Amino acid sequence: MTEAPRLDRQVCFALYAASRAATAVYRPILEDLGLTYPQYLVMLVLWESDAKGVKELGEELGLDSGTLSPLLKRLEALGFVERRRSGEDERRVAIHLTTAGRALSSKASGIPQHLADAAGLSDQELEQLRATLGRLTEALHRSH
Amino acid sequence: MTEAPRLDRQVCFALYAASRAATAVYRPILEDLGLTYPQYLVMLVLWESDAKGVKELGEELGLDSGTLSPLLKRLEALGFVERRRSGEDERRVAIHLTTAGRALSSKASGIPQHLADAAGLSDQELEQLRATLGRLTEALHRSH
DNA sequence: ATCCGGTAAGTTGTGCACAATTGAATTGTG
DNA sequence: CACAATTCAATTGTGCACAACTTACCGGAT
Repeated sequence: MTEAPRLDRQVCFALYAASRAATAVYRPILEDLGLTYPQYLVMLVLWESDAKGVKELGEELGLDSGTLSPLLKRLEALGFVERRRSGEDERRVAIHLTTAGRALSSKASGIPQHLADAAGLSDQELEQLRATLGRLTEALHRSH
Repeated sequence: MTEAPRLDRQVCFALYAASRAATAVYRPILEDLGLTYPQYLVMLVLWESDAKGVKELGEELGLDSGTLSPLLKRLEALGFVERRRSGEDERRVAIHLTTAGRALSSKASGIPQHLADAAGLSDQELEQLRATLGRLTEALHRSH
């Protein structure tokens, strides 16, 4: 009979733990902006390019409408976005930044540096980590 | 005024995406065992050392009783663990593996190799990734 | 013996993730 | 044109995460 795998050997657990630790560092900072971490990710996408549909947002973030629909409703209730049915294609809902939503971007500009400072890794290590994670994510998606 | 941070530059998003991609690879495999990913992590700890308290489990996994209490109830309903109030300290609830719970470990032994295969990274790269993530998690926890 | 600070587990409430389904709008095909 | 297949967003239901709170119990100090 085979050995049971050990928790401390699992890359998978290391990813899970690191991801939760990172969002825990972001949480108090984002709280000042009134955002949760997934909401912040949505705002990052919109700051780059406004008026995306729910589907396009989902493709960039790897999230589906089951996650995004209620999240976007909350962002709308907070006054950071507006959801408008498209005229040409009534199925589409375009997500537009409000003035308040656009204004938030400058307040958020210093946030990534916080993580970099808290990470205890050099810029090169962080960059290499990001690259490795990117390749890993790609490969994992391809594998099924 | 400062630039808005870009999604594709964020280590934080890379972690978040990779972690979800990894659990997505595990999901169909774990479904065969009847487990979710966090339930599998709890079983990993118990296979190493049975009869832990909720608090000890929480320390190893970085989860609190708010997450673990209902999760452990579900594992008990599945027949994989038993929760027993400790005799000496009535506050403690010791989590014991059942025969079925112990038997599951051999079925689970091949699972980590699945991720390694799907990862598209060499063993060295995976090992280095695990080490970097470990240091990162440590540093992030220390930072607050 | 009794209080009291501390501790263990559980509960409540909010917000993701994700599977599965629904309903409306659009597109492709005969 | 008709209509089946597809697409988009929303909804429903389950199971985490995590903060805040509650309840029960312990152990020490008077």
